[in-house]
Amino acid sequence: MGRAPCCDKANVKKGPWSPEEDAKLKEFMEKYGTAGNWIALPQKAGLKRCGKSCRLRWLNYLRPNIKHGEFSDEEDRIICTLFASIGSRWSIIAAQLPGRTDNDIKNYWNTKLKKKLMGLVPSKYSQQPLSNTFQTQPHSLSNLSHLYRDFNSFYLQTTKSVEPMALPSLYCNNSDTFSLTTSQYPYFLQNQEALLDPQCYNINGKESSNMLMFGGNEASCSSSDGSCSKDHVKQEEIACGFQGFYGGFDQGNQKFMLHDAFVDQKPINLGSSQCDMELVKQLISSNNSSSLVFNHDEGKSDEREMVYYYS
DNA sequence: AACGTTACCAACCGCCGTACG
DNA sequence: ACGTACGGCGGTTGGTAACGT
Repeated sequence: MGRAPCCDKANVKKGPWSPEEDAKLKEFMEKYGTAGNWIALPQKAGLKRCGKSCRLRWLNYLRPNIKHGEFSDEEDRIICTLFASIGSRWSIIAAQLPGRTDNDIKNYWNTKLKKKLMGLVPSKYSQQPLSNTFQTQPHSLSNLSHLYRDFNSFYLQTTKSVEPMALPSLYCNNSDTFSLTTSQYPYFLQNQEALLDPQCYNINGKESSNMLMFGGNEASCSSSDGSCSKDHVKQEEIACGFQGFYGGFDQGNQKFMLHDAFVDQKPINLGSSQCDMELVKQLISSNNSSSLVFNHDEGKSDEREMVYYYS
């Protein structure tokens, strides 16, 4: 036998609340509160509504200090941070935002914020132009191995994940500074301040995979329909363009390990050779007039993706 | 102007945890 | 220990306003 319904469905009104109903509920709540329980409240208040409906109307709309309207950047930041760490626990998220209801936040996330953030996903996954990717503030190259390692620790700590954060790509701004671009947009979006101040996110220094991908957006050539103007590289091989090299930081020091790279679609054996940071910088800056195209193959893990070079 | 599509959001539904008899 | 009722929560739906063709 199933549970008895909380109210007589045939005799309760559904749909939008009228101003008169709102006034009745508000007046009753201000005088008596829930008067014991929500189920009995509608009858006492003279409302032809389900108790649950009354509760929802009160909590989401009528109770004092409810905030409606645009969410601030600060509220966006809090929602993203919490969503990234605890997921869709809307009531917990709402508890951190005075005046906002879980329903409000849920709606806002589903209709606006999620889309806003999706626009920041790197083109490798979204097929959007790289100009839409999220990038950190510029950093000196020598800071970045520490930055990624520490930030990955932060990621593992807050998500309780056993997997390292997805590989960010490194973007060469000029000869001196670099930015990270990543699909872990909520984290990077929420923690721009932390990224600027390594003291903020160096939680426990837990070591983990610290691969980084070198690449810049200047050679980006993919359009939303996947077309590409670089006719000497097979179009279907190009998911997005990068200018740079693929490799990873050696654990704990300033060396950079170069991995697979291709020249004119032929492999050049850079595999796991150790490079000084200065050499990497020179390699990137010396290729400003050329292009390196990053080949994203759905069937491969990030670790096996290739870099194409052509002039 | 008419129609179709998309975006938004209030409200509903059903499940789950817990209090209580 | 068990059954029942209630409150709370997150997912989903449906109405409608806004926008595009």
